[in-house]
Amino acid sequence: MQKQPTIRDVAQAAGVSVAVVSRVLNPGSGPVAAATRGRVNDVMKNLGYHPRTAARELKYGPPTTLGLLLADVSNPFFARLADQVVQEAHSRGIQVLLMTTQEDDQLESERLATLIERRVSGIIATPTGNNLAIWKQLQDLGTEVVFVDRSIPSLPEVDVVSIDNFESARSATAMLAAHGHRRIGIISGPASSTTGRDRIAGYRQALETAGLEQDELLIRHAAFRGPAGGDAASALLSIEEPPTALVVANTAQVTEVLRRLSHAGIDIPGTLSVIVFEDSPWTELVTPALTIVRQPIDLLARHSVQLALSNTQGKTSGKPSVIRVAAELVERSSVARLQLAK
Amino acid sequence: MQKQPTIRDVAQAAGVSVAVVSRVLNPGSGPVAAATRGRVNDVMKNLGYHPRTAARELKYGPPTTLGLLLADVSNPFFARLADQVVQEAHSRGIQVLLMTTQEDDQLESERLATLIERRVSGIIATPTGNNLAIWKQLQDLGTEVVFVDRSIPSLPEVDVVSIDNFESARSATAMLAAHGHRRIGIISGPASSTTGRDRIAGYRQALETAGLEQDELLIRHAAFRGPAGGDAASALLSIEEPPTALVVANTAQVTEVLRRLSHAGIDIPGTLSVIVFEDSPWTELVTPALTIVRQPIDLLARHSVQLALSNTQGKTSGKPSVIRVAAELVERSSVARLQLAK
DNA sequence: ACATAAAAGTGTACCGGTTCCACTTATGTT
DNA sequence: AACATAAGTGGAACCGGTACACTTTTATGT
Repeated sequence: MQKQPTIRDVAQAAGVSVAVVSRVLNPGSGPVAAATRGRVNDVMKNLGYHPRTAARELKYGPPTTLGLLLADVSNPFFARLADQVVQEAHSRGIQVLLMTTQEDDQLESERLATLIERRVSGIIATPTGNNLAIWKQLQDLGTEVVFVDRSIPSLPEVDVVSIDNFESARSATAMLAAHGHRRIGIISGPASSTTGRDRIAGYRQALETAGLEQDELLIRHAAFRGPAGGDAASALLSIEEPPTALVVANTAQVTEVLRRLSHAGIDIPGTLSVIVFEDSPWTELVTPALTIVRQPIDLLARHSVQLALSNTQGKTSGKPSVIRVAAELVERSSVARLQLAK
Repeated sequence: MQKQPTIRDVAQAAGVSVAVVSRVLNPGSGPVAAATRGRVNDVMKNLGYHPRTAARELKYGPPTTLGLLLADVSNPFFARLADQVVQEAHSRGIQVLLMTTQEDDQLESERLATLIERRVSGIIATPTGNNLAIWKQLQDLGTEVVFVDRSIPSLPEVDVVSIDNFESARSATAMLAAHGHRRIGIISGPASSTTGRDRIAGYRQALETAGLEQDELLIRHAAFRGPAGGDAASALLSIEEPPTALVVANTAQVTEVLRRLSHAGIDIPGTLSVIVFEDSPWTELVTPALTIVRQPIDLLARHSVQLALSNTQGKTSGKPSVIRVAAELVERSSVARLQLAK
């Protein structure tokens, strides 16, 4: 373990001043003779010198780090989002600090505290919905905050990137109705989440347009974590007049719900048609192949990173950006066409 | 966007010197009167002061950041590894910088360069297999390097955490043999990877013990990315005497292989028995439920983080640690018991 | 040959914390 | 009452880069 060489070591070894070395390090910051530049570069290589980011950041906290705050990364949706965000950030020379909250307010606030101390230039997050004061503070501090997939209504001045939840749920439900289903159930995220609420709203709209009765028993909210999804599925199946079709609109709970249905021996789509909000390769592998609402994760990532970095460019425009990307309905085999008993 | 208060602002507002504020910030670094401490804390809260990590790190680069360098995070195996690593690190107050290489040497070297500049205290990585010089340099610099899931034989002095690939492949193959299969195929990682080679070796060992003929046609290597897995599956099925059982030992390619089998209309386990190295919830949802080799990802994560942080404790012991954790065989329904035509 | 401008290079303050050392005041001992 | 000791606090150097203001060297024009 060697002692790390500093810029002064390099300067001395190359017989120049530290200012010159700094210029070599930051092309364009001042003139350096070609010969000198070569000599300095050689010395740096020989000494194994690497400028220290911490020292650099001290002068002007440069936008070289981005915080990515997700519920958890074992969820394939978030995993793929993380992957895309990291790639997108790297392509711009930005590093990503990954943190997870487990949907826990307390953990979220701790993570945010460390992000503040690190003076990250931007944060891309799926907020739990609390910690309002901290989010506000972050914005006051000049940190660019972008909520992805969800938002917090009481924080209207934060940028948001998500799919069009209302429209996605509406079209999924409308498709089921068009296939002759009259009792359509939905399992969505918690009522406290905008995602959950918007999807329910889209669902209602579709029912209304189709002239179908709305039954509150068919609407279930499930927490993002834990066994809630499975319980909701069981509950839906045990009501007096069970649904013939189900929209699983809580991405985090998709596998949980399907496992419960499978264990209950429900025939899909014979007994129950299913459409899920999820886009992983495996949805095509199960039998029957699942009809899905595909989230364009790459677009979510691209827009999020762009917004999170936008303050650098000087987006002084005040107005928060709200970007909604369209989700795509991919029909496969888990939805049955019913005979209309009219 | 306020101007960020510094420690000097706090000191002035509280009517004390910066040294005192620093002591309040770092309990145990020196005596502070209770009254003063309270006053300083109040001022910090009022001013919204947060100490800046970059400045702190400048003095002694403290082990507060860890680099996690993976191929990609969209792969569920890596995603869950990332999730566990992040949780494990957070529980120790460490942050994780996530980077991906896409299995690309060039990208890997760039990522490593930035990790060097950041002076991270440790790196947990799935190495591509190249960039030997950089890995060496990192170790010389005192960075704790831990390879997870794979290793590089020509870098024997690096810590490694992985499952016991040899034993896992051996027991999986042995199980198939015990079920009466005589033509057993295997799709493993590239021959250049230790993972791939070890699994093949375990497979061979099992065949030998079972007294089965080894046919090179039944052994396929597939790159971690791209369509290689699917092609390998197709190739296996089109040989003269195709296998009746298949070990899919390339975690990254599992879905690719299964998709190809499914599209080819192969009956599992009727025509082909399948056992896969994978442990995601969905393996239970497909029909038939897959028999799997489960990787204890939480253990991999825990050990990796521990090793990556061990240099702090002063593990001057020289010898690199090699930790192999056992994988678990979970029998479900994708393996058929054959009549022995003896 | 000389004025003059451009290029190359240097010295040093600064970023925001941490920490060593010196100093003052309170407490305890005999 | 005299003095040793400890608690509380302040001053300033330092970490490793960056950049401004300034000096020295080299190139250009007539």
